[in-house]
Amino acid sequence: MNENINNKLNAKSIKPTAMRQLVLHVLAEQKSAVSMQELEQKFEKADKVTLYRTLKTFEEKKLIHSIDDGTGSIKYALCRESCQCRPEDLHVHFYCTECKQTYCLNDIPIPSVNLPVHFTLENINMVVKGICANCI
Amino acid sequence: MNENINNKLNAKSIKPTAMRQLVLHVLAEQKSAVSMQELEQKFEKADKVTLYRTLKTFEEKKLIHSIDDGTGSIKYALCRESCQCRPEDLHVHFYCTECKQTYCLNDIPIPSVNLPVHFTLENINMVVKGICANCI
DNA sequence: AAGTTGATGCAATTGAGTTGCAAAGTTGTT
DNA sequence: AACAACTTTGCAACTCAATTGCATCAACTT
Ligand SMILES: [Mn+2]
Ligand SMILES: [Mn+2]
Ligand SMILES: [Zn+2]
Ligand SMILES: [Zn+2]
Repeated sequence: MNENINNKLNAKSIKPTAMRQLVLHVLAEQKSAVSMQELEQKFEKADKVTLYRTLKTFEEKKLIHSIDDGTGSIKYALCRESCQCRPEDLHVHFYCTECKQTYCLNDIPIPSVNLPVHFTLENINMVVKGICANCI
Repeated sequence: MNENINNKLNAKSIKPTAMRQLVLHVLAEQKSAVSMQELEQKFEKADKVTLYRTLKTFEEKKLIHSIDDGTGSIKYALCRESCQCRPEDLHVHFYCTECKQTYCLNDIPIPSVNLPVHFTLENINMVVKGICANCI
């Protein structure tokens, strides 16, 4: 388990400090994306700034991706192994208005859009809101 | 011009106060979506809370829609006549990373997504980031 | 005119995110 | 081991958009 965590950190050339191991460990066991605040509460004692910078580092190194689901707080979730965070790696996200959870729909790629002429694409954010399967 | 503004307000059963007429007038002449702050600066003297509440009212009455483009400030744009803000009325939005403008791509409907079983759809937000035609 | 309702203006608060800076930890060199 | 150079962490303070409270003002109603 710890070896696995360290491997993941090393693979993305992130120095495996105690804090980073802990954060990655917690992130890995989430079923849905989490906010900084939620993450903070999962630790006995955690400074939110350290958490903030840890997440920034993880995101820069493409270990996690952030999701702006429109709720006012950014959510974070682990990237898949193969993910390079390129437009073709992007997937749809789902925000359940019942349980307030944000899910990565990893298997649903963002459909392509025909932009007007001379518009070039860098990135797409697609968040579907509704009721998830658990809340029906 | 003023009759037109009042007609639009009446059509959505919004009492046409001076403030609301002004705000709608300014909104109508925008080529791209605007934030509350940008709107505030377009008036000599405008209280941002009144503006805030005006926009809330307009949005509730479906005269305008808000766009969370991921920049940290919500943008607002007029709805089209026919718009009921139902999922089928939704369109793609485009944020230009060069000119920092957010555009309604009114003619580009949001492509449909095949959600996993038992997920029900209420709403979709799709924001494409890139470079707009003016900034190429 | 008095009463009721809704709209507006100003001050203050919220809350997520961010920055500054010093202390603590790490790594490499003499 | 001692030192310097660099990175990471923790605490306090700050930013900035959004929001709330409350008093005042305007527009109808009886
Ligand atoms: Mn995701
Ligand atoms: Mn729009
Ligand atoms: Zn749910
Ligand atoms: Zn542009």
